[in-house]
Amino acid sequence: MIDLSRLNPPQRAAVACTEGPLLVLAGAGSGKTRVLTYRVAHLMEMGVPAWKILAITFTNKAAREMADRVRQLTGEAGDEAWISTFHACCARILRRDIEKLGYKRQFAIYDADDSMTVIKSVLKAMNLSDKEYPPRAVRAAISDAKNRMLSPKEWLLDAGDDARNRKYSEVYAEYEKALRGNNALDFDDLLIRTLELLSQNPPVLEYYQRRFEYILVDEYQDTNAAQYELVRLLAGTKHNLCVVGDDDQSIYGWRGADIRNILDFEKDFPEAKVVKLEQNYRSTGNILDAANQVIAHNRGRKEKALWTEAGAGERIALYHALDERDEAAFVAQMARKLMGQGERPGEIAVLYRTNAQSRVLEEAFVRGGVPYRVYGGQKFYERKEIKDLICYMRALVNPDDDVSLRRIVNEPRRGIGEATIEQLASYAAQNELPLMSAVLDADAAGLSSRARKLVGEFGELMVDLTDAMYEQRPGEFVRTLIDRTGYVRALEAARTPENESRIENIKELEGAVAEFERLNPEGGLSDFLENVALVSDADAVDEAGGSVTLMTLHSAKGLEFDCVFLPGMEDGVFPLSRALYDDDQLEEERRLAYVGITRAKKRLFLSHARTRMLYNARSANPLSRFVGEIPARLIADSSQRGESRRVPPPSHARTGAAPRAGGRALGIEGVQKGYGGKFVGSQARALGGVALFRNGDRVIHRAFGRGEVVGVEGEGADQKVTVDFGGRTRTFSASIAPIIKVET
DNA sequence: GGTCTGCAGCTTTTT
DNA sequence: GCTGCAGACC
Repeated sequence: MIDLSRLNPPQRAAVACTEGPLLVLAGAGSGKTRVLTYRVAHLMEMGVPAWKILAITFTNKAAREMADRVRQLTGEAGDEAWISTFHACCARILRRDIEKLGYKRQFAIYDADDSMTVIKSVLKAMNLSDKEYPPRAVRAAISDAKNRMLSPKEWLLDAGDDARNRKYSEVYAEYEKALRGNNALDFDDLLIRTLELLSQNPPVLEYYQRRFEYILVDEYQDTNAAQYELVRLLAGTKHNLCVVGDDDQSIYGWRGADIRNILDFEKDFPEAKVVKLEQNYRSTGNILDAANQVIAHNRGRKEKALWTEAGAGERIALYHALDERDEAAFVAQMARKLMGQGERPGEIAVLYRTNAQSRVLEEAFVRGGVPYRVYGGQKFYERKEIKDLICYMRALVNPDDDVSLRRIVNEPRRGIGEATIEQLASYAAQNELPLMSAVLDADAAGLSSRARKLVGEFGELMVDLTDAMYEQRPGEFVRTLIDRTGYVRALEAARTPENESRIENIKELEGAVAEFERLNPEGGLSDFLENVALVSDADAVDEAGGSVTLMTLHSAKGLEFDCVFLPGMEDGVFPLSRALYDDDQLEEERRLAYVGITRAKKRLFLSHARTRMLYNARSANPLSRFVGEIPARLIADSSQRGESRRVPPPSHARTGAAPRAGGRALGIEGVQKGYGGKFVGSQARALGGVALFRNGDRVIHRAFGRGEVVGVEGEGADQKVTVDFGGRTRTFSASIAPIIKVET
């Protein structure tokens, strides 16, 4: 029996109102996830089978958290509910019925990278220079068109029929053709094709409408036109649709999200009930106050009055750094200090505007010996060696996938060069065959005898691997793949540190497949590939909570932490320079600031750097206007008392490679002391650029794992450490290598 | 025909 | 500070 008394009155109303359309306007930290999970549990308690419930979230992380919390309330019965992202949900629907749209079941899902490859080849085939038609811009335009559900022709009408747009529209059309030829969908297609499937096949639509009697959509303010349409279709006529969102947290306008979807919900569903959640359970008064003041500078919002019963708490700290290194050092040292005060590392987060900001921060964390974890992008699967192996799998699962095949046909090197590939490709094009067919029919493609032999061998390899794929479980198959392609052997031939780390990554991939197999005993290779396409490593939650979180503000949405750092509070960084003169963009940046501030439960640290390396040049940016929008009374600002205490950089750090202490941090109690205090040793030294590691230190390397320092050479930024990883020793540059000291 | 090396350009945020 | 591409070299 779930206990509704643990909810406040509006929360309870939102849970209990199960029939008809419901809009829940949930301010930051107002218990939104709790409402959603209780709602699912409540529905089940009323006798609704879990499989009739569809809950859609924006990120995999949010989906997983929701699924976990539902399970806590309902037990295993809750596992039957579909709780997933829009994209994963669509992939699941398409996997079943995409043949009705003329694709084959084993369609590939292309990531942004693959899309770029396709676009580049389309531009090339059309003889358009990438100077005049930058692939990035073309891709963005196409994606934008798709998110607005516009076909190439419709897009042309909408964008204006000039010569340039006509070309864009042609590229878009060719791109679509190419994807189809490769039996592949891009991310946007997942939504578009699902819409197409449902609207063109009434029985399929009816099936899902009947099945999903109750639909919940999280982060509704971030839905785009296609997602909106999908929700409407699925909700059918019953309208048992509950959407939850906060217009102040709409931060995906650039991806086609349309804030009007939430603002107009009551117009779209006139019978809709509206519940406002305004009590904030997350943040202290000062933090909430700051957030409210900042967001109040936006226009056209739904009025909300977020309040809290919590006390004022500490004031918001503001650190004036000399440069980005100084700022990063401050963040790392402060994080360390907080940990010394008993804060769990998992309750500390550093949230930045752009991924590019993470590098300096990472370096500071490594130097300071503070365990951290960077969440961001799909880094792991984007690594060359991993992507290569994935492309082998994709080419095997989906023989129409020329894009993947081209990538691996000569990887590792087997003497099949560009010219040979082009010959094969033109043979394939003439006969309207996929490239793979040309490979298997190398004798007929008019190749030189040498090329014929090499391509023939490659074809045999692919045939053997196809057999293996059908006979073996994914875990075993990956090992076969690595062995038969000789991928690792090729890397081992040159034992460079780079290759060593690639081999380690490949081991990690093997591990990932094994883990997938364990969690999905029924899953085949294509299921694994789908997982890879839709689930980024950013979704891997750090269950142990043993490290500080570094991520972008965008990925932090929906999360909360005791202590939050917002570095880079500068006009030009946050808000981004391109948003400074555009009101709409500026408002979106402000909402992003609101999201950032409201992630913090107890303590918030803002910082800015007087100068910073930006786009390859050192620039000086003014303090972010968003900081100015926070009332001074809420800020513990250094510049108002005392003077800065400049510590001259140590002579051996004259290259500037080591971070310098000396930014001003007055008003933040104990920051300078923090350089001493409990962590005097390693911290003061880290800042001075003196020895960081000593013999006997236990360390963790991001790729090599646990080890022990067995040799140290040099000092400061130039320090070289030799580490023994259970028998294998490696030497690293201490300032660059991703090594963390485990015990101090 | 294939591979290696040096130089330019680029960076918003994500499924 | 990394990737893609062009040109030189094998």
